[in-house]
Amino acid sequence: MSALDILRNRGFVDNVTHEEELQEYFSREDVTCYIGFDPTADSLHVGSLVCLMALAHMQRDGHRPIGLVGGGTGLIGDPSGKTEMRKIITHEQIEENKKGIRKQLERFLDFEDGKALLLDNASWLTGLEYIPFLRDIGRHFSVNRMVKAEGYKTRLDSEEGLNFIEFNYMLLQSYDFMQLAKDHNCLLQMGGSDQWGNIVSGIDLVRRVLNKQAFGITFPLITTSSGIKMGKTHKGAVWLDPARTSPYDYYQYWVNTDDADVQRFLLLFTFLPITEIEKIGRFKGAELNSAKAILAFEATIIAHGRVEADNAFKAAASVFGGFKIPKDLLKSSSIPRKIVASSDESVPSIDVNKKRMSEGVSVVDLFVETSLCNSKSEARRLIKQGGGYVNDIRIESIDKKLFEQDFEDNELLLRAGKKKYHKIILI
RNA sequence: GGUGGGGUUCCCGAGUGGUCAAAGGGAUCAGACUGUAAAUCUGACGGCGGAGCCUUCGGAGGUUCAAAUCCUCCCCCCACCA
Repeated sequence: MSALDILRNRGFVDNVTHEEELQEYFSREDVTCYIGFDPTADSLHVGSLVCLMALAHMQRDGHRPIGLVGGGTGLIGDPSGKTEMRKIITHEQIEENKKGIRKQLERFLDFEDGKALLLDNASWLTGLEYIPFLRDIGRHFSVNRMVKAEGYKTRLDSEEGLNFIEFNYMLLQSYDFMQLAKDHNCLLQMGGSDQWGNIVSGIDLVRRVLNKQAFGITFPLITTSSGIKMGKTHKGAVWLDPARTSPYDYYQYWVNTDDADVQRFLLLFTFLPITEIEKIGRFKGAELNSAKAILAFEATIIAHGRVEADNAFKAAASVFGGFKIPKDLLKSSSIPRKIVASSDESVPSIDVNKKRMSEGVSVVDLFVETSLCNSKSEARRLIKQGGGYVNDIRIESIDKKLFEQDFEDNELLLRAGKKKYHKIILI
């Protein structure tokens, strides 16, 4: 089975160029492939996970992945699939962001002994000279064809319009591909389906300039069953950086997967064998909850490591009640199958000192301090609507105050709605 | 450069002197129902100790008892023409 087959069977493939030749290429040699990542933030988020996993699968199958950070193109912004122009970021920011992204790529790929590479297109882009670039590269691009590219068409038709800097993006990305093909014999570019036009045009350039056949694979845009783009929650994007999205929240994000998405997500976002995952197709209703826990557990291991995954699992069990994971369900998963002694280390917490509590503190304030609510109004609203709880007892009045005696073992559990918890520890 | 159209609360988008914290939709949050699911229904949705007050409608000034709404200047975006 080729790497392409693996990706396809797991649901990664939206479109492929020159399929037969690509299959042949895979069978002939170890392939070098790349995916570009925009350094728009110092962390990637769940939206990039498909790309990360795809690169990881490539490496596992013996190929060499390249993560390309768009330190140069980041200065411009890719219009594909965007409805409006992206704000341009500065050099310094990009440098910062690159560091963060590098750290995360290292969780998914093994960079030892050149088994994977991390490059920055700034190294060949920022020194480019305009005239030679136009002469050697620009001549290969037909504006007529570019204008027809889906990525540009929407912007061309929109009120926002498209400016020249963005229009050039395709040339630069194609140039990247060409550079990688030349210097690293990288002849396969992958990316989200919105990258199709850029990838195809890169293949074109490689052929024209280097006289080599290059290939492209695009991934589908992953949405949840309810049609929403992946990775959004009440707090915004779900990040891979534990400082932005705690491993506990990350775990919770996956546990809350739609029933209809569980199987698909297991294939995409874990390394569990396909044959095991297929079995859960029969599962219905609450039976799926164990599968969701495994999905969450595995995804958390990949992004944050075993220890964090264990903690998140235990924390979830302690707040929501643990249940036994059937031992033959997805048996390659290392999720704990016995009922674990509950520990809630990963439930977020704040400290409050005794003296203060002895005088009584308003719950409204505590909701704000724990960041469970953004403002006092919000906290009052929550309580009025019956969504505020102390130690799982509903708060009846917005004037409620808490005292030392409300704590058990110096701990108190504050809850907003059904799923958001925060501990308060007495010190 | 010329002409025309725009910049409204997280997003889209109404609103053209007071009844506007600002219609409607989306997103979000809570409640009911549940399985830490989806769908549905109900409610909330600028901030502040409810009734009151404070800060918002690109920016700065001005007119007025009163301005998101009128005037002046400025900034930004878009379309067409050059």
